[in-house]
Amino acid sequence: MKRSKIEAAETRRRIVKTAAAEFRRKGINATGLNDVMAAAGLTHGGFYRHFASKDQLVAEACAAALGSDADASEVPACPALSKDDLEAILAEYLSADHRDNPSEGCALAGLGSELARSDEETRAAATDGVAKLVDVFAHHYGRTNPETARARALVAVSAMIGAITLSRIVTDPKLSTAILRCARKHLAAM
Amino acid sequence: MKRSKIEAAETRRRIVKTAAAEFRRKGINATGLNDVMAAAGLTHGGFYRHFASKDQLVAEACAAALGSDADASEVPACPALSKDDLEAILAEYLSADHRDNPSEGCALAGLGSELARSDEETRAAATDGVAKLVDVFAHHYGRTNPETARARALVAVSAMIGAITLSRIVTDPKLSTAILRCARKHLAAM
DNA sequence: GAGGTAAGATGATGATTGTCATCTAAACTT
DNA sequence: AAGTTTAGATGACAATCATCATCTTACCTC
Repeated sequence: MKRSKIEAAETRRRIVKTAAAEFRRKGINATGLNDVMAAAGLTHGGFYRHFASKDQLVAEACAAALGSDADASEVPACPALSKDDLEAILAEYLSADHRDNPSEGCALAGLGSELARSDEETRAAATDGVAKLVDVFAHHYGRTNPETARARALVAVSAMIGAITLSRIVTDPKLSTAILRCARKHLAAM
Repeated sequence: MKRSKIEAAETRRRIVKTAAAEFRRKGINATGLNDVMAAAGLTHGGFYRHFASKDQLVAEACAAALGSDADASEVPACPALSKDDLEAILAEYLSADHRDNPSEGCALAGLGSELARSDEETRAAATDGVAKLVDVFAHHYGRTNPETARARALVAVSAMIGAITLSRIVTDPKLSTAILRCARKHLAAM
């Protein structure tokens, strides 16, 4: 049953958004197109009416999840990008809540090692997300000269992504929270 | 054709070692048992003579890759564990060489987001690897009291894993090396 | 309003997956 | 030395995968 152009565009957006969440929740490779379409309330058949391949969906979903797409109505992927206080950003990013809800969290942390093996287009979208995050932190660390501010921002982003990833891997709950707490304190005082 | 017990044990070890490299190179989910066995010079049939499931192989391969198994003859997974100088460890871990050769590198960086979704046994093996790494750095940062040394070690390990992961994702070569260089400098001066 | 077009459902494709059954020949056991 | 055990090869299994063909029914164009 054909839908109107407006509905079709809405459907397409919904598929991307759903894919972005599913990929972060179960991983890119472990998530089939079936899963994505079903989670979007559709059957698998219509997929290729919207996308040329799974890789294209992956790239668009990553762009959407990292907020590097043109559409501003998407969920801000790396949370707290809009907040203005450094400690508030750190507290939200390095929280147990973010750790325990990957599907709504930062795609760089949720898909890190899988993104490293993705195609050029997907990694380019991820690079945009990294640059955006680094800019936010460079601005916050910019009390001294811009060079050291940028250097600190790179370290901060690395530590944040590593800390969330590690906190999700580790089986010891105390170690998991310690990783987040130590990163939070260190990066706030940096 | 049956092999001797010694040969069979050697075969088993070779499968684990090969799997550890293949998983780090292509990802856990994207690597089939076929691939592992073929890379080990075997056919797929004999696999279940050695392991109960793929999950078991994953857990053992991660343990082997992180050096948390009993067998000391394995490759030290997080490189430079034996070296004694902090800057040397950082230089090796945060090198372009490590970035470009995931199959021989740190499994926490190479499989990070996939490990976060693995079963309890695999994550327990990974936790051992994390603890080992943290201990090394806590020792190196232990100029002050042991509490802050441990806190710094947690931050250092987080930043290292995040930095290598990011440097593999990013498509801009200059940004990639900048991430590694900044992490190296910052952690050496911490 | 008639005809073309296309969104999405249904169903099939071949490839790949993890797992198991069977076979064979060589190593163990006694 | 005879008999049992088993490492590993061959082959099959159902399930899942990405992708494509076809069909229907509604929208869009004229």
